[in-house]
Amino acid sequence: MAASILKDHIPLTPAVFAILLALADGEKHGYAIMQEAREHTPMGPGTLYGSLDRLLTAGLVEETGLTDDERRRYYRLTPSGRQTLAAETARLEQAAAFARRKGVKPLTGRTAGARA
Amino acid sequence: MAASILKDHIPLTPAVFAILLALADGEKHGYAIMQEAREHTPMGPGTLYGSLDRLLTAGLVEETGLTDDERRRYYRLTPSGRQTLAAETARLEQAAAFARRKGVKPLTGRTAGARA
DNA sequence: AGACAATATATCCGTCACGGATGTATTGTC
DNA sequence: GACAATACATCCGTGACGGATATATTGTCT
Repeated sequence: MAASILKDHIPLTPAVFAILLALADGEKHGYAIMQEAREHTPMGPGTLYGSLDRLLTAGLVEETGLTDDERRRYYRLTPSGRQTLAAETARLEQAAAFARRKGVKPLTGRTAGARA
Repeated sequence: MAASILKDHIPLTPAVFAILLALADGEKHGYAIMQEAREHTPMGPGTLYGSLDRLLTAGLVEETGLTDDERRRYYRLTPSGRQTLAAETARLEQAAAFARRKGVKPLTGRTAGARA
């Protein structure tokens, strides 16, 4: 009954989603994760390492054990983590689509400047 | 100038997004908001009324003052609230699109709630 | 070589959102 | 009249968040 592992974490917090997303295209070390995640959502070191601990405990992320720099600790998504990221991505798409169906219009003009 | 009012609330928590989303297609009373929001994300009464208070204080939601039932208190989005909802909807779309670009695949099989 | 910023990880702790429990009153139903 | 559902509200424990802080190493500038 390991299927419930997935839904136990959804919806993800914006911070956790940004962390998993940063790891989606390959393993990264903590500092690099934080820098990329900060492009999407505010992120202090406490949030990063605290969230990483929870993700490691939950089995969504694991350490690689390898490093190119003594200081760095590299992390990668586990299959479960990748599946959770996929599920949350789908949830976000559905939520946004639902909003559009409700008549929520795209932003116009000066407020539309979004970070990417 | 007033543009910062928007970003001060983004990213929204899943609970707050669900509440604003429930109000997107018209005014509703608290209990109805909670019922609809629960279809998207777990939601206790403490979260609902606590979040409503914050949203009222922040000026994203306002009371209508009208009711068809003595017990009910109706709420609607303010222009600022609607704009915030639009901004967060756009953020979710961009986050999901970014994930897709990173190779996050749609869910397959039993874990996929809705067909795409 | 020495000074200083940036990199990199980690912990501590105050703040605040979350959400279950609980309470009260009203409406609907049998 | 009894009981469930509706409807709103408050209380409070838990836990995520994120700034502050600490430590060590690497890179850069003069």
